[in-house]
Amino acid sequence: MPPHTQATFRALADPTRREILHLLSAQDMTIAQVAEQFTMTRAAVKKHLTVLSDGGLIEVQPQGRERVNRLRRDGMKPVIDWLTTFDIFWDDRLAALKSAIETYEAPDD
Amino acid sequence: MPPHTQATFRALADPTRREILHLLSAQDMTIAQVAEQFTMTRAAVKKHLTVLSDGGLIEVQPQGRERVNRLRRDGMKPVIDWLTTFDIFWDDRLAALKSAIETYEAPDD
DNA sequence: TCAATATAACACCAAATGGTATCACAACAG
DNA sequence: CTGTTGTGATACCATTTGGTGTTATATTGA
Repeated sequence: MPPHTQATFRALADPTRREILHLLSAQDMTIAQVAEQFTMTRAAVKKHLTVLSDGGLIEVQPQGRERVNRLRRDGMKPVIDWLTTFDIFWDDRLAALKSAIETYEAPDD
Repeated sequence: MPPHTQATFRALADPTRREILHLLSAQDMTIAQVAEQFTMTRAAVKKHLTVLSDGGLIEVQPQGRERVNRLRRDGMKPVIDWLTTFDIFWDDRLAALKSAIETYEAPDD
């Protein structure tokens, strides 16, 4: 359904990127702050952030000379959507989950 | 939590492999049957199936001289598990979903 | 044995990953 | 205003990984 399902799956395929998402789930961070948590360079981290952004999983907010990276709450919806297409083995409890997520949507961003 | 979370995410990152999973959700298939649906060679398909197997998403059942590939119902559980670690933005409706899925488990394989 | 199928072993090309510069720009001190 | 500094962006390069094909080698049923 979403146009960037592939980009989302691709973004999640890398363990570093999944870890970055966890970091961002705790708080918004600049590139430098994210890079501090890894042994990689800022440039390398920046590339991961770009992939995450392409996958709709984060958004970037310019703030002075910094750019704050923020987790997009509904960025993983494409994944959930895809998972729920397996209605054969995902029984109706999962269907309930899907509708719960769809009810969710973005709060008041 | 599952040891092969990375393998599962990696397996899902490729669109061909996701399509294969959809095919297998309709019915069990041999490599040849899967390969019919694509323009790739059997060998190429086989490699995708190996990746899917590594990710715990399918299982292979020898049947005579053929090997039937079958979707593993709970193979995507690592993904769900990972998604539900984001309890900050996945509110308690998702938590309910998680417990529902955990209640699920394999029926009577 | 023969035919069909599955698997293994290579090779090739594209893409992903990460490093090192380097550049642009905003913030700030003087 | 001017120069310095920190931050992010970008370009280039090397290495690795992934996807696919081709070919060769089992394995199995008849």
